[in-house]
Amino acid sequence: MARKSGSHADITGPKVRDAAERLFARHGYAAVSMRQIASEVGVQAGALYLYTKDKQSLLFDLMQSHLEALMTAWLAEPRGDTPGARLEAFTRFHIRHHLDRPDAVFIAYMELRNLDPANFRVIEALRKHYEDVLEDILRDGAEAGVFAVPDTKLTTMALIGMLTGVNIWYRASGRLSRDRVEDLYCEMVQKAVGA
Amino acid sequence: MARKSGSHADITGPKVRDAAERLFARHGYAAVSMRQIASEVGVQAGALYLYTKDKQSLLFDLMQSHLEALMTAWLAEPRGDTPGARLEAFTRFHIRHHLDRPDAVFIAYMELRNLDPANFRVIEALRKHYEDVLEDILRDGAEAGVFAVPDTKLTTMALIGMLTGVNIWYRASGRLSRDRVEDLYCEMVQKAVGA
DNA sequence: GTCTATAATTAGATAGAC
DNA sequence: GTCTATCTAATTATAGAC
Repeated sequence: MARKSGSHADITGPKVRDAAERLFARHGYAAVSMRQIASEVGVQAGALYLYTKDKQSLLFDLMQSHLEALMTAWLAEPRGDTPGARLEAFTRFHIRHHLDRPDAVFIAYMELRNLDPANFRVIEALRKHYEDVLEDILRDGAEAGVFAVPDTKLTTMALIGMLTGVNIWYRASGRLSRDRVEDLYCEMVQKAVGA
Repeated sequence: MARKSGSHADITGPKVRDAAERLFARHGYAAVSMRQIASEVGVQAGALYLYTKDKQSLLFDLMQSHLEALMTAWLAEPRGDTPGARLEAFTRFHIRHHLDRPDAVFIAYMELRNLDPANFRVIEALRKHYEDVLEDILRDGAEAGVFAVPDTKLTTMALIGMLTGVNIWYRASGRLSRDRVEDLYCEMVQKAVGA
C-alpha cells in the first residue's frame, strides 16, 4: 500500500515511540521535553501530537505495551513439566527478555510515579499479573514438596527483585556472557528455594 | 544558645532537607519545583537559597549524607566472627536500615540520572564502597570453603538487588512483621550462597 | 504530514525591602 | 531570615499556513 509522498506516518509513529523510550530511560520522564523527543525524531514539536494525545499517553503506552509484550512472550515460551523446570524456564526467560529491552524495563520500574492515577492502576494490574506467574510456580513447587518456601509471596518479591536487578549492573561489554549470567542466576534461584 | 527571635536557621535548614527528601521520593527530582518545597516548609521560594546553593546541591547532599550514614551505621554494627555470621549481620542490618529510611533509599536508587557528572562520580564511589562490604564477606566465605559462590561479584549484585527490593513491596500495615521479613530473607540468603 | 508561530503557564534563581 | 517582585528561559499544547 503505497502512500502519498510526504506521508511518513508509518515511519514517524514508531520513531516517536523509540525516541521517547530512549530519552525517558536515559533522563527520566519529567526531565525530557517534547522538543527533545521531536529533535531526536527529526521533526518539530508540534508534529508529535499527530502520534500521541499528550506526553502522559506516550509514557503510558510505552509501559503498557512493554508489560503486555512481556506476558505474551512468556505465554509463548515452552514451559517445563515440573516446578523445578518451570522455575528454570521462568528465570531464563525473565533475564533474557529484560536484558533485551533495558530501556523499556527501566521505564516500567522507574516512572510509575509519573503515571496519572488511572493509568497507574492499569499498569500495576499488568505487573501484578506477571508476578503471579512466578508466585504460581513457587506455590505449585511448595505444595508438591519440591521447594522449601516458607512464604510464597515474600519469596516471589525477593526473586523478582533479584532477577530484575540484572539490568542495573549487566553490561554486554563486561566480564560475563549473557548465557553465563543466566546459568549463575538459575543456580542461585534453585538453591534459594531449596530445590 | 538562644538566637535572636525571627532567626530560624536551625529549624528551617533541616525542614528544607526533610521536605525535599519527601517530595523527591514521592514525585521525583525533576517533577518537584522549588516552590513546592518552599510551600511544604512554609516559606517562600527565595528563602530556600539561604540553605542550599541550588536544586542540584539539595539532591546531591541528600544522597551523599544517606550513603555516608549507611556506611557509618554499618561500621558501628557488631560484626560476626564467621562468614556466615557476618552475612547474617549484613542481611539484617541492610533490611533494617533500608526499611527505616524508605525515602532516602528511594532517592539514592532512582535519582542517579539527575546528578551532575561530577556529583554522580562521588555518589557511585560511595555506593561501590558499600557493595564492597558484601563482596568481601562473600569472598571470605568462599575462600574459607563455607560458601558455594561461583562468582563473587555477580552474587554480590544479585543479593543487593534482592535485599534492596524489600523497600518496593514492604508495607508496615501488611501481613508480615519486620522481624519476620528479616528472618525469611536471612534464610533465603544463606541458602542462596549454599551456607 | 509537517512547520512556524504563539498562547498560557511554569521553572530556577536573584535583588532588594523589611 | 524571610518575603515580594521580577528576570530569563523553558515548558506543554494548539492554530493555521503550506
